[in-house]
Amino acid sequence: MPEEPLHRQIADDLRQRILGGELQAGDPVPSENALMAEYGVAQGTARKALGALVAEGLTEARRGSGTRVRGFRPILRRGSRRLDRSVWGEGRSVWEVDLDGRPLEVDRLTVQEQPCPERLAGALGIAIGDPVWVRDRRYLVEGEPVMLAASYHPASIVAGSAITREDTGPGGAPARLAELGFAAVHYREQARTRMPLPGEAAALELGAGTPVMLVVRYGWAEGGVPVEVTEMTADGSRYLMEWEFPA
Amino acid sequence: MPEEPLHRQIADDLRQRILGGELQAGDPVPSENALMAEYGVAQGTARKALGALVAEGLTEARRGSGTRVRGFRPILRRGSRRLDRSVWGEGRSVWEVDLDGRPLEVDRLTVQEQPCPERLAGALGIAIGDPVWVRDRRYLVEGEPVMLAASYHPASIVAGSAITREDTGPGGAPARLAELGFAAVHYREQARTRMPLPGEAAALELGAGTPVMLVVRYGWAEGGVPVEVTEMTADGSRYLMEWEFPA
DNA sequence: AAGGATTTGTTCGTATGTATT
DNA sequence: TAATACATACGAACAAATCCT
Repeated sequence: MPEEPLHRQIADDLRQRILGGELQAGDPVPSENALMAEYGVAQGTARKALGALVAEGLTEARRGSGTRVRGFRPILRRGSRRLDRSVWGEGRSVWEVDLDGRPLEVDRLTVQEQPCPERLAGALGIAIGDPVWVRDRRYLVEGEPVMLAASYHPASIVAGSAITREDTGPGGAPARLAELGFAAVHYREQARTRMPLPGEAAALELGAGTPVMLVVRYGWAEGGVPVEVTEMTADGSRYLMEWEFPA
Repeated sequence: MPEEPLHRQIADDLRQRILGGELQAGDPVPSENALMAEYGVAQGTARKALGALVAEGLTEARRGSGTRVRGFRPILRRGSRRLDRSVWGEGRSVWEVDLDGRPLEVDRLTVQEQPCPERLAGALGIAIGDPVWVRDRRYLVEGEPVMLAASYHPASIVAGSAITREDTGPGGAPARLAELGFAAVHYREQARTRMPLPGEAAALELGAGTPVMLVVRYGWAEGGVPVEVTEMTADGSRYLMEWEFPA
C-alpha cells in the first residue's frame, strides 16, 4: 500500500539526518539490525536503505565495523596556471579546499611506443596506427591514489627525446617539447563524468557511489600542430578542477 | 565458497558483452528470468547483477519493459568562447559530440532577492545576509531537462536593473552588467562531480547511476570587484564541458 | 478492446559466510 | 572467543508497468 517504498522512506530519513547535520562526517549510521528494530522491517529492506546511501556516496560500509558518513575534502587542480590568482579574489571557493601542502607523487609509470588508437588520431593529426609515445601513470596523495593519466605524443615529434624515457628531466615533458621546437602554446581541456569501470575503481580504490571525472587535455604548438593529448581519470570524491580565463 | 560472488560474476559477463560491443546502445539486456535460467540462480541474485550495471550507468531498467543499454551523446558547453576554434584543430574530440543544432531553452525561471548564503559571501565580497539577487532556472534540450543554474549578484550592484526582472533584455545579464559599469572581465570556473541528491535527480529526471557535474562560475569586473557567482548542476550523462587557454 | 504473459519492483523470511571489534 | 555488522544467496509471493496477441 505504501506509495513510497519502505526502503526509500528509511533512506530518506537517514539522508535527512546526514544533510541536516545531525550525523556528521565519520559518524556511524544505524546498523541493519538497528533499522530492523526501529522500523520493523526485514534485513533485506534495511539493507536496501543503507545501500542506497552508499550508492549516493553519502556513506561508506565496512564489514564487521558498520556504516559511516563520508566527507568531502577535495584536491584543487588548476588547468590554467599563468594568471596571478591574487588579482582575482583571494575569494573563498564555495567548497572548502584541502589545498596544497600535500605533494602529488607519481606511481606505476610506464612509457612505451604504441600504434595510435582510433579515438586519438583526429586530435593528434595523424593516422590510426601511426606510432605514438604513451606515458601512463598514477598519481598519489599521501599514499592514496587520486588520479590516472595517460599522455600521448606523436612519435614523429618526440622520438629520441627524454619524453620517451621514464625520467623526462627538469621541466618535464613541456620543457622537452620546447627544446624540440614544439612548445605547447595552446591548450583545450574537456571534462565529463560517469561512474567508474571496475578497473578504474580498483586502480583508484574508489568506494561505491563515487563517480570519476574524466578530463582530456589537447595541446598545440605554434602553427596549430598537435603535440599532446592527455587523458585523465580522477577520483570524483577527491578532485576539484579549476579553469581561469578572461571574459 | 566462490571467491567472486555470483552476482558479480554475472555482472562482469554482461559488462563485457556491453563494452565489447556485442550489446550496443538501445539493445535489450537479458531479463531476470533469462539470467535465472542461464546461470541457475535465484531472482535476487540475477536482480543484483542487473542492478550493478544500472548503478554504473551502463544500462537502464524499465518495469514491464526490460533493461537496455544506455548511450552517451553529450552536449558541449564551452566555458571560454572568445578564441577562434578553427585555429586550434578542428580536431575531433575523443568523444563524439552531439553538438549544436538543438537550442537550450529556459524553464522554471525565478528571480528574487535573498540574503546572501554563507558559502557565497566570501566569493561575492559581501557579508552573510547582505541582499543578493538570485536568478534560478532550468535548461532544457528538446524538452528534456539537462542543467540547473542559479546566478547570484550583489544587490548593491544590480538593484534596479533588468537583471532583477525575468527578461534581462538583449545580451542578457552580461550586457546589463556592462551598462552598470561592472562588465565582467575575468572568470574562474570550478568543477566537481558527485551523485545527485534526490531533488536534483528529480529536477533533471536522472536515471540511476548518473552523476551530476557541478560547475561554479565566479565573475569579476575591472578592479577585482565580484559581480557574479553562478552555480550549475548538470546531468553528467548529457554534458561535456570545455575550456580553452594559452600555455 | 480485453486479457494474458512478461518483466521489473518490493517485501517478507531464512540461512550462512566473512570481517571487525 | 564471542558478539556485532555487513555480505551473499536461497525461496516465495505479490504489485505495477508494459507488451503482445
